[in-house]
Amino acid sequence: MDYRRTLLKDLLTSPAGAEATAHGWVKTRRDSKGVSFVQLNDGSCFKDLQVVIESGSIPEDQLKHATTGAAVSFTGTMVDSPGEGQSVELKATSMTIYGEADPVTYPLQKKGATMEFLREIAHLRVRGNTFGAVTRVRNRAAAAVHNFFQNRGFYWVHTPIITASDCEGAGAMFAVSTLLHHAPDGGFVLSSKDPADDFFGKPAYLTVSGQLNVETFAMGLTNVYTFGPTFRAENSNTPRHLAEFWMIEPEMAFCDLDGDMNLAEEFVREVIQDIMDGCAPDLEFFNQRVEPELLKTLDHVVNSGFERMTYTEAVNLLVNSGETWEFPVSWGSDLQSEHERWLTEKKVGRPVILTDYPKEIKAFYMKQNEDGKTVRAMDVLVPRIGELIGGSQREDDLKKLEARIEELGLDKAAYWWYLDLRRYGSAPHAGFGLGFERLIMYVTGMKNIRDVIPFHRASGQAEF
RNA sequence: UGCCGCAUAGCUCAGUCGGUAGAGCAGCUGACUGUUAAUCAGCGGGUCGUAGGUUCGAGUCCUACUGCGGCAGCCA
Repeated sequence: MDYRRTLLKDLLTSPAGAEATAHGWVKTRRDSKGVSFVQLNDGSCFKDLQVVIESGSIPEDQLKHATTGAAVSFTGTMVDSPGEGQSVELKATSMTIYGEADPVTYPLQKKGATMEFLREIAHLRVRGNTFGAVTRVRNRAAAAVHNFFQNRGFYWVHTPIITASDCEGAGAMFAVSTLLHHAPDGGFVLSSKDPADDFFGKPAYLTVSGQLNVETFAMGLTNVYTFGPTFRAENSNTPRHLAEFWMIEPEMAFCDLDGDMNLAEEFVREVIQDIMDGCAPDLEFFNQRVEPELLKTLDHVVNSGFERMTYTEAVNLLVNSGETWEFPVSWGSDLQSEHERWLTEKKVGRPVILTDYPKEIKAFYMKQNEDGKTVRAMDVLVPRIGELIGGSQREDDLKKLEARIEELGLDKAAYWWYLDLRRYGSAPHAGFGLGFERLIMYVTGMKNIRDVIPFHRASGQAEF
């Protein structure tokens, strides 16, 4: 056996008459008097290979072990299929059973299961249609992300996963420590209360964003991006938050907010187009079984420009919308989910980029506008998901950045290296952050973020 | 973390007014010369999430807990 052996996706396009051996897991078997059919899948494509076994060609006491979930291979000849649903099929003359799957206890069945149930058997759900398709789309998307940036001269920067600066300010963090030990009674023991005794000599955490680190690389390599795991210790309990997720953060020197928005728009359109080109059967499945509007929406996104408006314009639209809001809208308040969704789903009907938010509701590092009230921030809002991207032009003026840090009562000393970027060779720069799983949700139509990552990590959930 | 909802067979669910449990699918056995989530017949399968309480009697009503989901907040 060798990894180079033929995958099912290649067999499905091979000509009739070819000798072939097909390895995979049995989806289902249908028996009738003189012939049996086995649906075989190896994850290499959405479609199953139909294996035909004429009675007598394989001993019955062998074939009976080819039950749903079993790992098997069939050898025989590829033939034109007289049935509908496939152009070729494998007429088998011998089979090998690698691993049986007891049909009484094997939890997957050929009929539908809920996403909640499949989540409980995350180690087996990869064999099902939905999760196989999610995985292929996720893989294609990751490759498309790298291609997009590589084709534009961006360098992939591996920013640290452990950070000892708690100044990232993007949310609650997981502490990283060697001071914590398990006691025999099952509890925890702290071998020292002094952070100076800890591994790094000071408190350390899992990163909540690589942005501050990657900004340093932009101020020298010009166009850079991160693509890696990110952690938030928020006790969020929603279908769109994870404790561990993958984030993409481009950062560009000599670039302003307009350039940032252009990149975001190109990015979303090109990555989606790439997935549509490479995963058509998977998307067709999602469109049929998961989200009926999916293909229509993706087509629309790829072929139409994103609407752009300022926060102030958006607030005016919301105030004069005639809708009754659970949370009232007024200039200065953060937009709620209901407001964002109305804008992108009802008012505009496609992705919207909102810009120039009040400085009070955005991060300290964002470029301050002349009006003294707003900053050069942008959020990309898309139907079904809400906020997909958050970005900004960064404040490159040392004095203004220092003033903002002091105004917010932050510890200026902790930002010494970040402020150095403005002290030496400062340049206009901008970037954004995009949650990879949210992109996958958007492209697949999947409703829960826990179903677009192999093994989800959320509060109270770290099985597998 | 707050509010709301749900928890009954392997899965998806029904269970009326409180009177000791039902269906479809899956599984098993058999039938059928080509099926496509095959079809047809038969069979087996339950500590009704856990712990209390009310009641002659609780799957059903009440309380707490656990788990899951939805919405909201935090955000990506």
